[in-house]
Amino acid sequence: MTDIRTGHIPAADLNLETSMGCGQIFGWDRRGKTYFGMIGSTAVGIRQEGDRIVFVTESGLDRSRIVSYLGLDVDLGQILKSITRDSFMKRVVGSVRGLRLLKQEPWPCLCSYIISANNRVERIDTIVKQISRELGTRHVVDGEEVYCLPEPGVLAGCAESGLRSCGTGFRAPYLLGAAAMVSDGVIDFDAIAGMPTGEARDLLKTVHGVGDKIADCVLLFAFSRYETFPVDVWIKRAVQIKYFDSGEVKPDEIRRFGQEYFGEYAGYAQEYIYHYAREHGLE
DNA sequence: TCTCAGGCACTAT
DNA sequence: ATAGTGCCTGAG
Repeated sequence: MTDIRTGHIPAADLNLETSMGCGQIFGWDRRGKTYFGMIGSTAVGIRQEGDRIVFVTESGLDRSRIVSYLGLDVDLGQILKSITRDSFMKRVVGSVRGLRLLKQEPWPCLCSYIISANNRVERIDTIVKQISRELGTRHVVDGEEVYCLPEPGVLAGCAESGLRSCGTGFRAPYLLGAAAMVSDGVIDFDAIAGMPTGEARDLLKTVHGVGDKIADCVLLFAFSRYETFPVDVWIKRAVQIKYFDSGEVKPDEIRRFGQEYFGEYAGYAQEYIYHYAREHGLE
């Protein structure tokens, strides 16, 4: 493992602010121009300076992990081309530049999305940070404090009351259950990484508090299963209006439509539609 | 005061 | 199978 402290990465086709702020990822803290957070067990500071990404890390993080974390290892132009299947998508894709899917760590991603159930984007972020600060570990990078979400084994040993005081509400037992399953190896992220998507999805759904939507988010945002098409209320509304003449359609049908219509990179289509719907509305 | 927010589980049909 | 309903919590 390379011991990199500082460096930079060419990133002409990345909009860090949009990618960090679009609601796909939680727990990063923006201070001035720099985002501070964890990649695995390493605290990192990242900022964009024109066409490049400048980073500072604690020791022990491979440079290639930063590249993959930022989603820079895919051909964005080709992906966007593939999902631009109609005039609406042309408008959607043209509305924002450099939005990329980040490759999150599985555990923080699972936690974040369990918390996301029936919750607002800003609150999800607040709660993730609260848990990290109260129950996690403190790191320092570039003189800045960064708190890491507790490891599954640690969280599993926490009291439900402590978790509830972080604002998790009825999701507290879900988080504890997930932590126990991960630390016991019932949920094995390395195994999931090697599974067919459908099988991985079924396994993730055995976690209490994880249904179709959250399982799909974890597969898309942590395991790069770009063919998944998570259906939340925004996507449901958008797809109903744009592709089903505003008629009521069940989430599972929306999901299957999205996957078939957009194909290999349906997840990218989902993220762009989501961003567009939230930023511009759907008229 | 009441509704709603990037769902889910539980229950009754 | 599938449609209702309640849920922690805080912001508008």
